[in-house]
Amino acid sequence: MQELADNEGARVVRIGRQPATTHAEISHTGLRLFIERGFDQVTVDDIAAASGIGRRTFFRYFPSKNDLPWGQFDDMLDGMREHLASLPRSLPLRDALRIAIVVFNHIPEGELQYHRERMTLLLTVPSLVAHSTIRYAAWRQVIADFVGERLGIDPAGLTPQTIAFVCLGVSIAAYEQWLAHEDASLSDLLDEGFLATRDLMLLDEPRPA
Amino acid sequence: MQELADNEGARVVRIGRQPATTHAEISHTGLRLFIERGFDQVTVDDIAAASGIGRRTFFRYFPSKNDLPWGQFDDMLDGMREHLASLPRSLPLRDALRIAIVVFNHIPEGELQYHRERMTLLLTVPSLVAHSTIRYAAWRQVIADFVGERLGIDPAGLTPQTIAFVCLGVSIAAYEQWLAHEDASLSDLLDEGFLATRDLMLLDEPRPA
DNA sequence: ACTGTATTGGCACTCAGTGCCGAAGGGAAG
DNA sequence: CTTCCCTTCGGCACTGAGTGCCAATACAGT
Repeated sequence: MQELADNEGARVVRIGRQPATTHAEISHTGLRLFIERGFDQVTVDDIAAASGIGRRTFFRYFPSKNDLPWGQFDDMLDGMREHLASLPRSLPLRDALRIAIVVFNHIPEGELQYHRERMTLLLTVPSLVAHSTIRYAAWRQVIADFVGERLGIDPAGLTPQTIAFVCLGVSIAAYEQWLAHEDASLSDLLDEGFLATRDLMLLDEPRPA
Repeated sequence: MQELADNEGARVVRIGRQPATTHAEISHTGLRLFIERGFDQVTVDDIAAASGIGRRTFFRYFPSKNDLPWGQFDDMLDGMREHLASLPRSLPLRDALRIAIVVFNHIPEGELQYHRERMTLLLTVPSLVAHSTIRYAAWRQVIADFVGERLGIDPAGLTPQTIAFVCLGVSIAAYEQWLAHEDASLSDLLDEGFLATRDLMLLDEPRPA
């Protein structure tokens, strides 16, 4: 459903009534309202009305109000999966992961402000923080699958799952710092997070970065 | 509120009407229903009825249906905070964290089955998985505060927050394996998780444990 | 125009969670 | 024992998310 409705170019036949809107349109309208008034002060009715659709239709595009800010996340996962697979096997696992995560989280200059507001919602609003866990699970699976493949072991085992959780933790911590400090570079924060983890495991006392 | 109602011994004066029940009682009743019928098949009305209280009263004891399975979690956090503080400063940070986490997650023999069922709910039911994030945040704060204190830096900074996320990730991954494999030891899984993280950061290819 | 197909959106329903307020208990002072 | 005060209880009504159902709408092809 999602893939079809968002697939605007290269549409083949399309019989039946045309969709009245798109995921992107609703998402954009909703995000604007969330930022203006705050997540809890906006009802699904508000979003539907502002998008010119019925409340019932909203729930055909998004399974819940919480899913709205995530937008096209699943597509990006495929990108990361491919990027990981394309990295040379000679690259140590930790570097492959680090590089893929940095690339995956690179934001084009133009979308910076928008992305910042979106991530502020996702990492600030309790309801969204909680709901995000489900999206993170899919993200972790990409990492775990890659680790499993590289080490020739079951991706559901302790090592791949643990490494996936560690990578996720480093990423979220970096994002939180990025939001807290206007001037910081997300890529640098991610690198520093990996270093802090390495130091913790290596040195008696990690450098206080 | 919670601290008072659960404080059953050493009650001093207690004027006014006696509470009709306790957190523990409702929690136990609810958990039983969840395990029998499944989380989503049990309504708050069901729990209230089974506990012999009104629906409105349920929400005075627990802020939400999701909070029921967590029970006395906050108290355990204080225990971990104290335990961390009691560890000798000569102990490397990673070992202090590892030991505290292992101790914190040690389950008395008798409660093993009950704890297993509780954790299965918490790590399986989507609604609970999501909600747990909020509890985890408090858990992470304990770790971050300790790291900040040990390194003499702001606990809100990148290093303490990252390390806290990493510790949480290792813990959850270990728990998931523990639930998946009846025979596994949670303590061993936690230790192995720390080792896997260390190997990732140290070796070119982690041992596939 | 007619037919088949896909989207839409109204309606009614369940359930979580909240504010309000009177009723139910229980301790202490008279 | 009665009165006062305090606290918990629980009914009622309300908001808002999410779902099942189904008729109405719009478009493509014959």
